Amino acid sequence: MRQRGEVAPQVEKRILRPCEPAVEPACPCMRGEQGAQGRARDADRAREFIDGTVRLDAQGVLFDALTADEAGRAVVAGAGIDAGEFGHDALLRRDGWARPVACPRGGRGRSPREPRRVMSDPALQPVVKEIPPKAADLSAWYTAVCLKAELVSYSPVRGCVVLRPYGYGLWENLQKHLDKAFKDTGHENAYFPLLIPEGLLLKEAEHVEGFAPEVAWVTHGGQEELTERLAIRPTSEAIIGVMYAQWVESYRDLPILINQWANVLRWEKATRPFLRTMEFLWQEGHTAHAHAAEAREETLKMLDVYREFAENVAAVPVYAGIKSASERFPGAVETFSIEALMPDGKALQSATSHDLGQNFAKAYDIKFLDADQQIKYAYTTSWGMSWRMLGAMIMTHGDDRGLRIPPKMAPLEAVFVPIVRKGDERAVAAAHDAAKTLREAGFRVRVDDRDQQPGWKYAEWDVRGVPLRIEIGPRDVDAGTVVLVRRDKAKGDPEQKQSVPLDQLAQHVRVSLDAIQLSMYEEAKAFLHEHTPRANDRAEFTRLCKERAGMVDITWCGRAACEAHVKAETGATTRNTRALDGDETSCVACGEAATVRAYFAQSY
RNA sequence: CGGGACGUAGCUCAGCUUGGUAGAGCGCUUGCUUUGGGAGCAAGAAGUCGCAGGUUCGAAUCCUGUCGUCCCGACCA
Repeated sequence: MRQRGEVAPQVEKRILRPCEPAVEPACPCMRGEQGAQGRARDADRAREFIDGTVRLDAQGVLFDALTADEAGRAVVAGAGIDAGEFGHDALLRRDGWARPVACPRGGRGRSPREPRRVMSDPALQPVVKEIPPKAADLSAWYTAVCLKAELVSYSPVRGCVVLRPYGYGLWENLQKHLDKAFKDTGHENAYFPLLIPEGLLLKEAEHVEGFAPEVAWVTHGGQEELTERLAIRPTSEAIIGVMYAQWVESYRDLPILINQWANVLRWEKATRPFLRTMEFLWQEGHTAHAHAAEAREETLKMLDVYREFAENVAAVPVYAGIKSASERFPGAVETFSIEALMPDGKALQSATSHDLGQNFAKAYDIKFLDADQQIKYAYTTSWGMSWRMLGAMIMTHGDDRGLRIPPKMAPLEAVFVPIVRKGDERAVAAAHDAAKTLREAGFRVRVDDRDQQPGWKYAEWDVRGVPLRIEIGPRDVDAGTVVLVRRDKAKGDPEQKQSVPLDQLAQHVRVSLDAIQLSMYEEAKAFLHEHTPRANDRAEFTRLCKERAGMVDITWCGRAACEAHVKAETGATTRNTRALDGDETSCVACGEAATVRAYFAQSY
């Protein structure tokens, strides 16, 4: 068998160099760029006659020198080929088969492929090449920004991304803040195995059922098939529950307050950077308590830690509340969540906190002898936030120039861009000096002294969302100043640029970063509030849900059937619920008695 | 997992309908000139056309399969 592309020997020797066409085509549509109507396929052994010149290819397929490739033409046509070599001798009897082919009227011109996205509205032209405008296509914008800002790369593993150093920097800042909050509330870190024996996972029925479709299994160790399959953890309640059972004997052993920073794996069908990947990073807290009230208190405390982190660090405003029964964590008594609103009107669950009651303690046998000499099951909780929170932050704050990172999350708080002129590189040294001063004051900064145009660097750091840019050029060196440029403000905004004395740089940077953090949060909060309509009747409610108007706030009956009906009709589900705040008595969605207020939205 | 689209140089894509020597722009390398919002000139390097089969004298192009990505649904942190 010949290799691909290798030409049979008998043809090879006949290949001539490209030659000029012998004739002009009878019709433009005969040219390569035009489609002659339905020129028959090879299988049809098409034949054509053009301007008296008859050509055929090696299969005996006739073609003219103007439409097919020059070399190929030369092979067969020019040389008066002996078709016997190819077994098509019948076709070579020109007189017998050559006949004119009608030239189709307009031809069927091949139109250039449509651009992927048509953006005829000038307002929707990209500001940065390779990043589509955010408002035109949030999905495309999001993916482009994640890649262009070098947060992630796709990997050869389906559904798994590489978290690049800049993206990992975001994760480290999330870890830093959350970890401190966990420690401040009395928790310790530990690490549990990645693999969970099947039998263990099966112990909590609801839990198994909930995760079954997305569990990956290890079935072999080397060549040997395992007698018991091992699940790659989709979450760690099972393995941790078993260990807690070993550790707890007395009420004096409680509470256990442990957090784990880990990766987990869920066999997802559709994936997107941060929002949904098969393997993802998260933290999962697991606690065990002697009393139900204490477990509930813990659940709510951690929910508040998440809310506080989202709002004050990631600058993402959220609604905290109780999940409906259908959205509850498999096996939990009650699930609480914080929910953020994305620019397209879809909600993004950013963290969850579960009161597991005694369900898991019973499944994994976590029991203790209480002070009253009774053996009792413990009350457990679990709570988690994943790198999905980064996705929420990216979508909430980014703009057409790229990422905008809130200062507290930014791997780099400020970047120096020195401007050099021929024979004047003082700015570079000045920038390094100033950067050293800032670093010593605790700021995360870098000097971009790469060999690129200043404008190029501005655009680059805009895409990567560094909150503050510090320009320093010859004029500044002379004047003893620098120019601070805020990423959160638009070009031309009077607040965007500010010239400050070099010797007061640290104070000004501090003030600017704080202002940026606050301003970004306020902006996002305004968006959330503007997109939290209260619907008062069913028609309005349905319309708002369908339009993705935001977090549609209604009084709700709390019934699963009602929720399912709303979902089928509008695509929206409850995000979370809270206590009624007035005398409302009927559910806006179905008219039954209302029991709670609920936010409804389509969600990620 | 259903419906749709797409895999060609690092990136964005053209070429495919009608099989005939692998293309452009940007980026990259080197040199010079530049540098306060993605610089200019010159020279240069770079692709087993996702992968595997099949058809053919010959496949980026046609056929089958497969893997991956994106979009819309369903499901989920």
